[in-house]
Amino acid sequence: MDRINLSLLKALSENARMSYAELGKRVHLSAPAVAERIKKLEEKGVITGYRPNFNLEKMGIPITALVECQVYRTKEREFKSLIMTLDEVIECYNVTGPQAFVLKVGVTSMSSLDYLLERLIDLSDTNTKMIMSMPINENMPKNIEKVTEITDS
Amino acid sequence: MDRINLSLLKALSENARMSYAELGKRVHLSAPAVAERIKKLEEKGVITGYRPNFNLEKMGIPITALVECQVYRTKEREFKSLIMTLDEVIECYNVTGPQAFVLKVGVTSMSSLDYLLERLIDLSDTNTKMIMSMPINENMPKNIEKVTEITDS
DNA sequence: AATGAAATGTCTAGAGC
DNA sequence: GCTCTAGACATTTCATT
Repeated sequence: MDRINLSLLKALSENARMSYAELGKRVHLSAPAVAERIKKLEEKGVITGYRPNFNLEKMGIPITALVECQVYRTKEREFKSLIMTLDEVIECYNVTGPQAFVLKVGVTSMSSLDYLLERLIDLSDTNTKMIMSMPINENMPKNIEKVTEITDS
Repeated sequence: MDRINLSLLKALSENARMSYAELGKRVHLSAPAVAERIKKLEEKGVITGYRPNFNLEKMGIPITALVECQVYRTKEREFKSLIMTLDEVIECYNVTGPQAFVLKVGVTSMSSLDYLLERLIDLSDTNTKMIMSMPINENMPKNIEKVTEITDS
């Protein structure tokens, strides 16, 4: 990782649909040079994809929540299978500690949240925190250039 | 929101750098028609941006964690200011319940996590869960077409 | 709100350094 | 690894429906 690639990653973070030509202007490189660098970052698996960010409220999903699940000892496998099938689960983290799974879920109403939790509760104890806002939403630590190995470009 | 816009959002979710021409093929519309629809989705705030997904491990951030923070009664303001300045905080959720903030943090080592937690602990009690994997990582509920209002296209 | 056509801008592959 | 070039492709604008 050199300084130019880091600049490219930061520029893409601002707008992942930016053209190679525009990216090139930012890093003082030609479009083909940028295209090649980005292709390599994709091949190395540093960049794993590109996504739009949505406003879920405006898509009819007014309620999002974090659900911590303390899965019953013998039910781990079953729990994993279940959550893979649940439409409302947007993200799932497998974490250390007794609440081994943290789900981010999106629902249309409190009653559909209630119904979702009922399906989980056969296999786990749940603890639900309603999301009120997301004051920070980045995709990498802000000090990345200080902590990652920078080679000469 | 009509069926075509929903298809566009799903196609962009798979690859937000897809060209309007390619998107047009998927929904049987011309490139200018697609460009205009997407521009309107952006203007309405349904799409709020486009981002690359990174593999943080490959960027020198091998450790990510969720940190729940129970902020001391009188320290909310100060806590909020603090976290805005912390480089390691990638996401912050403001949620209901005593642990009013959930942070997603990325660090290079356990000692830097320890140092981060020390800075938080003056203003809150923390509970840290190390992230081991992320088996689900979507950007909208999978049943969106069943729960959002679909108008005729 | 969509189309087709024209002009402009961007990408990609290849040659050369 | 970079630049440049040229042909292919994509985007944007606009007249039309």
